[in-house]
Amino acid sequence: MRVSRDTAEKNRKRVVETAARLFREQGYDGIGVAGLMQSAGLTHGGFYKQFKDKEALAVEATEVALAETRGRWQRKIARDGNDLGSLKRWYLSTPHLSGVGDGCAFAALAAEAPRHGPDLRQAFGAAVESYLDMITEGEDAPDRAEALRAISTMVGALILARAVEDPALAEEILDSGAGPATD
Amino acid sequence: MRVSRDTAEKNRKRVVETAARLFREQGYDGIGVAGLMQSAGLTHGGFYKQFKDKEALAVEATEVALAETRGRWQRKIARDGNDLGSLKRWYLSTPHLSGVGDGCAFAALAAEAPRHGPDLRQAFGAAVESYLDMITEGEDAPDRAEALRAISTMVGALILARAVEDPALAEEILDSGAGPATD
DNA sequence: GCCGTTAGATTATGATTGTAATCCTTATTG
DNA sequence: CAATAAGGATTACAATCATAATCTAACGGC
Repeated sequence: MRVSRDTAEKNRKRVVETAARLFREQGYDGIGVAGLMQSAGLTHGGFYKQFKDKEALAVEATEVALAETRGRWQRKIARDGNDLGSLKRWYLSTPHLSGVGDGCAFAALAAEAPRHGPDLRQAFGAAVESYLDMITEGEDAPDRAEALRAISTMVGALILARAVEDPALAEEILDSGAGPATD
Repeated sequence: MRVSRDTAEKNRKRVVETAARLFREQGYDGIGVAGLMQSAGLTHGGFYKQFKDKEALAVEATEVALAETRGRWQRKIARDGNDLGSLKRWYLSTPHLSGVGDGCAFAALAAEAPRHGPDLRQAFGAAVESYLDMITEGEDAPDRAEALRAISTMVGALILARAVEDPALAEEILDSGAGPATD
């Protein structure tokens, strides 16, 4: 049945946010349109009224996930300044190991990006630039290369720590990534 | 029809090696049993004579991919010694950007590991330990934490560089990861 | 040279996939 | 208030999924 304009918009937004979580948890290929819609409390029928296809939802959901993650970084930096060591220790904490669904979008999704269209990859590119701007602004901020390297280390360490079975090894990977205070 | 014992074994090995490539290129969920077998020049019927299920093949194929990658590292280190800076510059080179199919197995597959069983994750854990042993052995070798951080940076940078659309940004990510000589 | 074993082909299964047409109902617009 | 537009449900489609039973032909041991 039909639904008021802003209920419809709310539904749409709920689908995107659900997808932002479920794609991170299960991968772009790990959940289908039907499952996505059901998790958002809808049937899959109306999907193509709202999105061109699954890939279009993937792009939107990824943008939302990346923005969500960025917001957390922003608040962390506003609190403690843009010291890379502090940022890494915060990012590479044990709670971030689980909670893939609302964790870093880069760590959860970037590895699948090469298999997708330009729009999705553009979203990742824009996010990288945006994170960089956030980290490198202000006085005595790290330069771009330092900041980029820190992001790479964080994302890589989190991915590896999540990939291994032994919790002690996972912890060791996280700790090593937080690494010596400088750089 | 039936086939000689060592032809059968060769076929099996070919399936695993094909899977090692195709899983890296398309993800564990991106290619099915039928497609895998067809790419190996067989029909999908015999699959379950050789493997318990798709997950079992995923484990074997991942081990092969990780061993392949390890072999390349081994040869690189035998050639140039275990200097982390040199290793990073070698790993974070432009040709590695494409060629996901025979590139680093960590970068291609580790992000999907959390969604899989303990056997697969154990394979990743064992590989991490094995790579670490390789890097940290010998005199004036880096310690475990340094080596781990270098691996994280390499894997993270390659994943991010592959995820973005703009080639200049991708190149910048690679360069930043190779980073200042030390660490 | 026969025969049990088995690798791989053929075919089948039921579930799930992405996409879409149809229909019902209701909100919005004139 | 009536006509139109549209959100969402229902149903359908062909394709693909993982898994498996059945068949057949050739290999390995006797």
